Amino acid sequence: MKIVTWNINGVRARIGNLLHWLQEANPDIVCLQEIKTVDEGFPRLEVEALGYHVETHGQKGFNGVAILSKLRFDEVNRGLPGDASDEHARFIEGVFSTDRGALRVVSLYLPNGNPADDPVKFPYKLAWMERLHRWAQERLTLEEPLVLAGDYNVIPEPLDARFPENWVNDALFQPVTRQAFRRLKNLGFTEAVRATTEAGGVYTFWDYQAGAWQKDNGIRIDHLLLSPEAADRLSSTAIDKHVRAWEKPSDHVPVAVELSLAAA
DNA sequence: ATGGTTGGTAGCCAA
Repeated sequence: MKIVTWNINGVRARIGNLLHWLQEANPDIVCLQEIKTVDEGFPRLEVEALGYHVETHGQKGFNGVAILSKLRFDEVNRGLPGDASDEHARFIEGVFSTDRGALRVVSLYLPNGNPADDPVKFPYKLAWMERLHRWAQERLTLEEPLVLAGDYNVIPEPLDARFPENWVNDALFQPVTRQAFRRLKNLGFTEAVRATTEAGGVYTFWDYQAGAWQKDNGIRIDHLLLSPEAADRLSSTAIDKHVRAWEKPSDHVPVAVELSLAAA
C-alpha cells in the first residue's frame, strides 16, 4: 500500500502534472494540500478516470485538502475539531478497509504562521497544532493503523534545512513550533522519512524565488506520522524529487510511504 | 537588508 502526501499548490493549475504523476507513481492513496478551489472546482472526472475515488474539503482561493484513493472510502470526516469558528479547510480524514482492519489516513495543511511576530497568524498556527495534538491523542486510543500526512509547515531540525540560519526568524522553525511537532510525535508516532533516513540534505520544498531549486536551497516540511500499528507495517519511504524539475511545478514534491497492507 | 515567484482572483493576499 503506497500512501503519498503532496502539497500541489493549486490543483487546477497543476492537473497536467497530477495526472502524469499518478500514472508514473501509481499510488494507492494520495493526500493533497493547497488545492485552492471549492469542492465543485476540483478536476474530479480526470482523476476518477484513472481509477481513483475523490473526497475533498475545498475552499475558495486558498487552502483546501483532498484524498484520492483506489480503495473505496468507508467514512470521510472534514475539518479538525476543537474550534467551531475556524473556517479554514485544512483537514480531511478517510477510513479504509484493509487486510489488517481499518486504516485511517488524514490529509492536513497546517497553518504557515508567518510572520512569526504576527498577533493572529502565529497564535493560530500554535492553537491548530494543539487541536491536532488532542485529536491525535484521541485517535491513538483506537490502536489502528493511522497515517497523519501533509504539509506541516514545520522544519523539525536544523538538518532539515539547507541553510538553517536563514529560518531562525521564520514561523516554520521557531523553537515553540518545533516543540509542538515533537510533542505530537512523542504521543507515539513514527515520522516515516526520518525513521528511514539518517542523513540530512533531504528536502520536500524549494521556494519559487531566488533560484532556490537550482541552488538546492530546500527544507523538509511535508511529513507522514505513523501510529504504532502503521509503523509496524512500514517498509520504505521515497521522495519524488524529480517532479520539482517539471514544467510549471508545485514548490513541494510528493513524499511516499510503503506499508505492508493490502486492500480488503 | 532586500528581493526574488507563483496561484487565485480581480484588490492584493498567502506562501
